[in-house]
Amino acid sequence: MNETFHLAGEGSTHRRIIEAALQEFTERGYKGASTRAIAERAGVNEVTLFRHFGSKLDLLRIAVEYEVSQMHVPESLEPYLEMDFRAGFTAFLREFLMQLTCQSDILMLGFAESYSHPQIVYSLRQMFWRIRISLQDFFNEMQKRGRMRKADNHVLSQMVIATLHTTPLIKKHAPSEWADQLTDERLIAALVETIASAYGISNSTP
Amino acid sequence: MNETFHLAGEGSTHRRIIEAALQEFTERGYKGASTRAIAERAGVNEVTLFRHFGSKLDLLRIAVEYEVSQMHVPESLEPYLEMDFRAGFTAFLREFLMQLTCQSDILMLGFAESYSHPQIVYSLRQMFWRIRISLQDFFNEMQKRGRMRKADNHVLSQMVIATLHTTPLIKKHAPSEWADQLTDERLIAALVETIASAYGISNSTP
DNA sequence: GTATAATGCAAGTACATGCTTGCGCATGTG
DNA sequence: CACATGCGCAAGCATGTACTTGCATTATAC
Repeated sequence: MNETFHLAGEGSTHRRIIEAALQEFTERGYKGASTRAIAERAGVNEVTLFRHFGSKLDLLRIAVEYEVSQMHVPESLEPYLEMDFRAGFTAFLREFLMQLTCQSDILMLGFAESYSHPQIVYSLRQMFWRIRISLQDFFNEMQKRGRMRKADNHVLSQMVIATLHTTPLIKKHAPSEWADQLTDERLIAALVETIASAYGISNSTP
Repeated sequence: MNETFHLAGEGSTHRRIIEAALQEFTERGYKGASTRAIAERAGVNEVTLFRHFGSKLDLLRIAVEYEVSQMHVPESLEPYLEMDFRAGFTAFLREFLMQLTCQSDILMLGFAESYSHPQIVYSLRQMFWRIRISLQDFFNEMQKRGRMRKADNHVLSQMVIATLHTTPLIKKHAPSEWADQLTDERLIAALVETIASAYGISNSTP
């Protein structure tokens, strides 16, 4: 009784459950989240949850897939490569990588449940991977075009991603006077400044 | 079955349980880890676990405290500040920050359980914080001494820590041909290279 | 030798929770 | 109208698991 619920009219319940589930799962972990709590949070009866998704595990799967589907990755790097290194990098960060700061919760869940639910992690890994590869490609291309010095692109891209992914988690536990200072723009600025200073080649022709 | 039993009175059992608990907790989360599994992993009877620690929650508390106590932070930055920027930074990374790569599992647990067990997270946060502040101080001091250009030290230190903390987690999910390339030394090298290139001031007197 | 402390073992209690069943109530559509 | 669909409600089943109790066993201390 899975696929029979796609009446255009009542996607509302379906979606509300998924979103409630994502919140509960990310807050309490898979085991910690009870179907009762999810249903209550979604404002539906517990039975409705099972009628829609069959089991708690399937709910997790579908919720994760839903979240992953929300993400978009660059189809072409060309627009960013045509710019100056600083500008291109900044645009790229803003456009794609900042998603990591929004979805850090579910990526976190993926890490936490990696042992118990390897299948779930696979989807999240894909998301993580593709965006990482894009970044690495961006560096590779910039180097080919002479706008960036040679670097350890593998680790470099990981640095950037790790920073964007971890910062929101840290902010949660930080005293608020610190957390408030850590705006997205400041993050981006620092990343761009660091990497551009280290490896950027200014194209101001001498 | 006569070798390890009469070692040091009772410390052996106590420690074995703590270590088993840390493994189970980090692998499955607090809820996911059962006292039975912990006891079995430690090679003791489940009752023994309760006789030692009273409750599962207290076991978690004590285990986390134990892990935190294992960490050491720099008392003085002086030795590192006397060196060249690259050398000092490298030494600092090796000496203190690499601990994050070993303890990423439990830090991870802290993030994952942050909602359910805020008291636990507090200990871990302390650990995270103190080492972060040290790094930031290191940057501050290096700048005072004219070996480093001005930078957003707050974000910069966070970048470094995030990278060291996230990389081992990523390695777990990476295809092995990637994971194997990501050695600790390569990580350190890339971090030093990046930050030194960006902000380091070579003291080779012109 | 005997007391004491640490552990194993078997059994059981209480409770949370995933999941099911059976019912009735709306709403809209042919 | 008749019928289907989506949902709420009440109750319950089955299972895992934190935690307890009582007793037997071993090892070390004195």
